[in-house]
Amino acid sequence: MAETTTFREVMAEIVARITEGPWGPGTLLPGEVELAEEFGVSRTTMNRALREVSEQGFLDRRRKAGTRVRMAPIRQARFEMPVVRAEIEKTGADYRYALVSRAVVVAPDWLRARMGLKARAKVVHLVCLHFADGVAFQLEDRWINASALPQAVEQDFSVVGPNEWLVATVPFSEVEISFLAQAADALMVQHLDHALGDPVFCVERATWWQNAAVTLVTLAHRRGYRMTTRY
Amino acid sequence: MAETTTFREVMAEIVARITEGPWGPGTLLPGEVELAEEFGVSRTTMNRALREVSEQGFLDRRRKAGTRVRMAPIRQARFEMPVVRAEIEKTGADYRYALVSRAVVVAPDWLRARMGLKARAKVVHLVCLHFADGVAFQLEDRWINASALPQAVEQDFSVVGPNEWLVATVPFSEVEISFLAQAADALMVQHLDHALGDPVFCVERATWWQNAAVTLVTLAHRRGYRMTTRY
DNA sequence: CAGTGGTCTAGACCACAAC
DNA sequence: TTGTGGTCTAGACCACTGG
Repeated sequence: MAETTTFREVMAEIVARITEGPWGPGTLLPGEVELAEEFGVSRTTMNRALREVSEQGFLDRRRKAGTRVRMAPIRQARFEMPVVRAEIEKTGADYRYALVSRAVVVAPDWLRARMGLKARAKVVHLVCLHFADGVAFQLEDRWINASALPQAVEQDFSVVGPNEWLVATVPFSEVEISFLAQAADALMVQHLDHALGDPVFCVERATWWQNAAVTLVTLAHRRGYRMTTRY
Repeated sequence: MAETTTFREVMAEIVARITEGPWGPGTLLPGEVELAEEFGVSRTTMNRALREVSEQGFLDRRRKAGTRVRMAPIRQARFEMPVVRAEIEKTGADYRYALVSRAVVVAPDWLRARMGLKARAKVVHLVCLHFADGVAFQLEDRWINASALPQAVEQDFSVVGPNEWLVATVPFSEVEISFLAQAADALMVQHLDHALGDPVFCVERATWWQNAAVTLVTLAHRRGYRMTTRY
């Protein structure tokens, strides 16, 4: 190949052989040692190349069984979930935040079930708006578990949004994200550019930390919003 | 740590130090050499551990600048986009496929613009249904560029769905995926369990191969469908 | 049981970017 | 200029798993 063959070049060649060359779906590849020899690289390098191609979903690797080209590549979409502020400012638009309402209440039943809270658990309920160039971009409907995060009760979220406050307060957590289509309800109609019943693209995110539910949020987007990615 | 310290153990410890321990957001970590020494592993192993933690979005690594804990972890959602058949069968349900309509036509203007086709380009237009346990699960509305894929014109898609045919025919490609909410149109009302105007969760996928548009597909899902992932 | 991938090591050179 | 991560090598042992 070249004077110094890097694992990236090896990867490119492997992908080429899969997509254009002789290694059609289902092909059993030669072993790492043999391939390393053919490419003139060390087995370490060949291993890394194969591993990364495998992570891209093209290959299925198993000990003893060998490396096989997947019948259908595992197509995986990767979405970065930026803080809204970053998402908006990246487009060059001005970002503005507003708190619509804030209340400390006893968790309703559906929420208790959804978050796994104890009976009569207290939660902070927040509704916020995120604007791009003065136009409402996203409506945030958030519940925070006051037992897990007592500081949230005393936080006044009028200046700093709960999202930014949370990422700075809770170090990390397990997250479940869902994308769904919802019919616009009264709150969405009031704050976003929707008519009642319009299809709204929503992201729902539930967060745990050390097995305790921290927060559940629904992000409703303005008309025509799409979440897009390439690969 | 243990007798043999693996890079996974090192990773776990690094993540722990970030999330619970002394390495708060913004911290500059010691260099690889120093860390390797502290953990009693080779630099190669430490490098891999740091690289993978970095890929998870916790760390920002730059030559000369060093390794720094991100202020806010890059939260990224990864969705596997299985073939519908696999998605349905994984739930234990029976899968059934049906072709609703098939036509070879001149591409309408909006499609030419969207896919970048020449004037009067021919396309194959397919509408298909995917059933789970006899209930319509997904409505597939697909356009295939006949110039890029002449074989598609003669394919009769009554038994094998276009998705499965395509993954077996076109090796790989660049893909753009969008998630969006759409109002149910007549076709969706007819085939899915929707009323006119209902919010429908749709996935739109455009595919290119060697800079030529191959196919554009919209997948409309049944009521209440969510696309979910954890991390 | 034996073959294949998974991983670790020690040492080396290099490329990039901050100072 | 120089420190830091990026990568390659050669060799070795190990773990899983298919036959």
